[in-house]
Amino acid sequence: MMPTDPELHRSVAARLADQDQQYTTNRRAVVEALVAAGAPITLPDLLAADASLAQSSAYRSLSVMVDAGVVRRLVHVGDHAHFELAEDLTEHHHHLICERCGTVADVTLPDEVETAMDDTFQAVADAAGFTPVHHAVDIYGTCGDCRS
Amino acid sequence: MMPTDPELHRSVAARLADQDQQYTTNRRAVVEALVAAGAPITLPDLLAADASLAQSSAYRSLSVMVDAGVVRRLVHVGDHAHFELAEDLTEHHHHLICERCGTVADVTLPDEVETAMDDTFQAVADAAGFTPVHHAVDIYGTCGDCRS
DNA sequence: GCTAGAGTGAGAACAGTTCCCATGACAACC
DNA sequence: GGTTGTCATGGGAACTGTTCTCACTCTAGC
Repeated sequence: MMPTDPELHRSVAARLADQDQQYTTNRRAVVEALVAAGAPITLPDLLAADASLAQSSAYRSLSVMVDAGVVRRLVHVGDHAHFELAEDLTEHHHHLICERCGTVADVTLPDEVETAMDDTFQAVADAAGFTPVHHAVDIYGTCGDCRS
Repeated sequence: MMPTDPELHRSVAARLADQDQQYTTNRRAVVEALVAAGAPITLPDLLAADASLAQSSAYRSLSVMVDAGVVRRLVHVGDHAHFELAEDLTEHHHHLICERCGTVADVTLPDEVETAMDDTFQAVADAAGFTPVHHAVDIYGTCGDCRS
């Protein structure tokens, strides 16, 4: 499921091209940083991970890539948004969110649970006249680091 | 499950009292507006629903009540936070979020699905060294109003 | 009634994010 | 190979949702 790196970059470039956008050095650097992080990160984390990134450009690159379906923006806890690569570039997953430190970690669920949830969500959404597109499961609690 | 109104207000008053906070007229007005809304609403909606509320006081009252466990603050889509009564004052539910207009609606899932999810979440969190406290399921898509 | 303490509300302050615009880089064309 | 057009870049200003400040008001307890 997880594409190899060259394949990832090709996919990203293709999606940007669909929107008449180029896969520039700056945007590639942002994608590299997201890959390296391995979990959703905030903009300050992104800047810290690659000191060559400028704040305004990082925000803009992320915005362009969110529009192109390459990056997903998460807003869980008040202060900063978190950014991660789109699910179909990695794999379907959910989030463990530490209420103490705000860190977000990825987690995957067994296929049969995902299937059951999909069916249920479709049914309840139908009943409400709602057309579901995707879902997010957020598990809030305390991470190992904060508990100790 | 859903307490009658007098009971709701007694519960709210009790939780505020636990934090050495009073259940003032202003705070009661905020709770009334949340009850009347029947779904998570933004602060501008809250002010529109009760013109006597001042912005700064509404924010403060909400903040106090979030701390007291009376109100829950949701952050889904970029712009405004949504506020709703805490789940244990109403009932366990999840959210249908319209990506077009940002409206949030409540939805409940069958008990057996909730149970299955609880078990699964506990298991995957354990495996990650994470202590789960509660979970949120957000179903994103298009609401009936926006589709037509 | 009087006093102490908490709550209120208008506006200032703050912070995350977006916008503006001069600069820089790259590509196509002459 | 130089020129020109186009688009990305990045520093800083602007914007906006939220929080803070502080003088005023209200209530509770005496």
